[in-house]
Order: sequence, then C-alpha cells, then structure tokens
Amino acid sequence: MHMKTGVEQSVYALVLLNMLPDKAVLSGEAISQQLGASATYFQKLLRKLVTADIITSVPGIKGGFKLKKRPEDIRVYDVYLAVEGQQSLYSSNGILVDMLDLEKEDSCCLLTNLMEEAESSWKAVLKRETIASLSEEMRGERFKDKIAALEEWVSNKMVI
Amino acid sequence: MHMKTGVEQSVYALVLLNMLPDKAVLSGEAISQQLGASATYFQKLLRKLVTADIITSVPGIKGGFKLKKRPEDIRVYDVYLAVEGQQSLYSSNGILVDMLDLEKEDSCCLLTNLMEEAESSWKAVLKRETIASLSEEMRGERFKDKIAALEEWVSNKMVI
DNA sequence: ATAAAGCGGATAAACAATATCCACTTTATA
DNA sequence: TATAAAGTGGATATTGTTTATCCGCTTTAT
Repeated sequence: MHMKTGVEQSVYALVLLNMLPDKAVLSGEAISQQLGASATYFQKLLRKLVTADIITSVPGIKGGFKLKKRPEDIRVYDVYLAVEGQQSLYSSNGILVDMLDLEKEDSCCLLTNLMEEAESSWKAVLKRETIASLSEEMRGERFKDKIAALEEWVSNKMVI
Repeated sequence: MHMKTGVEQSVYALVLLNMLPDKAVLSGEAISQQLGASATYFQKLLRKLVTADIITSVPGIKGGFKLKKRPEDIRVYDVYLAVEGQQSLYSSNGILVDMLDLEKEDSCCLLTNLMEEAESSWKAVLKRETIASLSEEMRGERFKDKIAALEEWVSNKMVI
C-alpha cells in the first residue's frame, strides 16, 4: 500500500506549469526532463490530468500543456484522484459474507465503514492544499536564491 | 494504492480466535480454510501477527494459534501495522531537491508534511476499533441466527 | 510540405503481492 | 521411543500492478 510516484511527479509538474505566463505552454518532454521522469510514461500521466480537466493540451508544433484551472482551484486531492483513479484504499473481499453464509447482496463487512471513514479523513487533509499554496510555499524564504534558476529554465523552455 | 487483502483476512482470523475458550487454539490450516485463503501463504501472515505480539503460536501436535493480547487491546491499526509494515503511505522521491538543486540532506518536499498529516488522520480512525468491538458488532441483531453455525465450527476445529 | 508537438493502443520490463514447496523443529500420545 | 501433526524459515514460482517503451496517428505553425 503505497502512493504512486506519479502523484508527486504530477504535483510538481503542475507547480512548473503554474510558473508559466498566460498563454504559454511547456512540452511534455521538457516537463519530464525537469522532473527526471520517463518522458513516454509521463505523457500518460499528463493525459490523465487533461482528462480530469486540470490541464489543457495544445497539439501541433508550438504545442504543450498549461493549467486549465486557476492554481488555487487545483487541490492535491484532485491530482491524486486524477492519477490514481477513484477506487477506494480499501475494498472488502467478502470474507464475512462467506463465513456467515449471508446473501451475496448483503455485501457486509465489519471493516468497510471504518475504512471509509479513515479514507475520508485522509482525503480531507489532501483537500487542504492546492497548487497555489504549494507554489507559494516554494517561493518562501527557504529557497529564495534557488528559484531564479528554475524560473530561467521555464523561460527558456516555454513556448508561446 | 490499495490495502492488501491480508489485512482483512487477518482481522477476521483474529475475530475467529476471539471465539476460542481459554487455552484453546486453532490450527493455521483450519483458519485459512474458514477464511477461504491460501493455507501456505496465510501461515506467513500469521507469523507476522506472532512477531507483532498479537497472537501466540503453539508448535507440535495439538498446536495452533491463539490471541496473545486481550481483544480490546488489539486495534485494527495494530493489525494493519503488523501485516503491511511501518512504511508510510507516501514517501518523497526528492523531485524538488533535484529541481532546485538543493543539498541531499535537505530532503525537502512540499508534500511530505501534508501527506504525513493525512496518514496520521487515517491511522487515527483505524485506532478506534478493536477486535473486541468488531466481535461485538458481529454478535449484534443483524447476524443473530447466523452466528451459531460459526460457533459450532470453532468448537469442532479447536484444540485444547 | 514538413517538422514538432500531443494521442491512443499494444506491448515489454520491473516490481510487489500472493502462492507453493520442502526440509526443519516442536510436542502429545500410542 | 517412534510417530504424526503442528508451526518455522528459506527458496522459489505465479500473478497482478506499475512503470516504461514503441509505433502509427492527428494536429498545427511555419
């Protein structure tokens, strides 16, 4: 039970896209390079973000990706959902139903309610931060002098 | 990102062991049969529960497993921990460190704090229920007439 | 027209979870 | 005291999921 690395990668990809000026895009290849991710595979992840209406893709030469929503409207939770899908962390295997010889329709499990609550509570925390708040955090004191290089890289790689 | 089925299996195994009278044990084979689990593999899971001091194993003929702690002292969380290990749901891949060219020691990630909070909050819910509370729930109205067969099975399979 | 970008499907590689096998130790009992 | 039935630990196979690659396709600025 471990979160896919694709979630972290996607979040940082969105932080990168959030550094773009209006109308500009970054190519999938450029993004994966900056993230140190496999380019061909990361394209698949970018597609999931497109499907989830988090980013927009522009085909053709001078194409690429940019944010579709405002960064303050993209929660970490939305990214998680887009990348990992909507399946729950827990799903019963119907062991109790078998042990007690219940009807299939009962779909009863002593753990399901508890696990659903736990998951909700977990998700609630992921809804607290957004791409905007993470971007702001990155621009804080701590990385003051390291940000410039990244901003320059974005300027060089972006396409308008 | 999905919880192993071993967690559900282990919880129900413990509920079964909780039906045993004092000093009695159930063999690993009997338990796996009742759970519909692979016997040889489930032995490995039982071992994890032994290592975690949740159950005791008795070797030799007339051997088997029984609870080591009182059922009200075994939280669902403890079972999860025993089966899945103590690794976190999320661990950073150091993408930000690479992007900003930080020192390795910084081990900095915008997501780590958030994810740790989320996980704590998730775990807190798993600490709420115990084998005792789940056993009680199983004995409630809903399964009134289905419990007898299971109790009889336990009586037949147990060894004192 | 062409080159550079995204799209979608098929497939491979890597890894983790599940399952099996076997030689070993332990212990009740005939 | 030999034996049968139980757990133990290691090696290994099977299965499933995640990550990665490849290729032919569409889109669009020049």
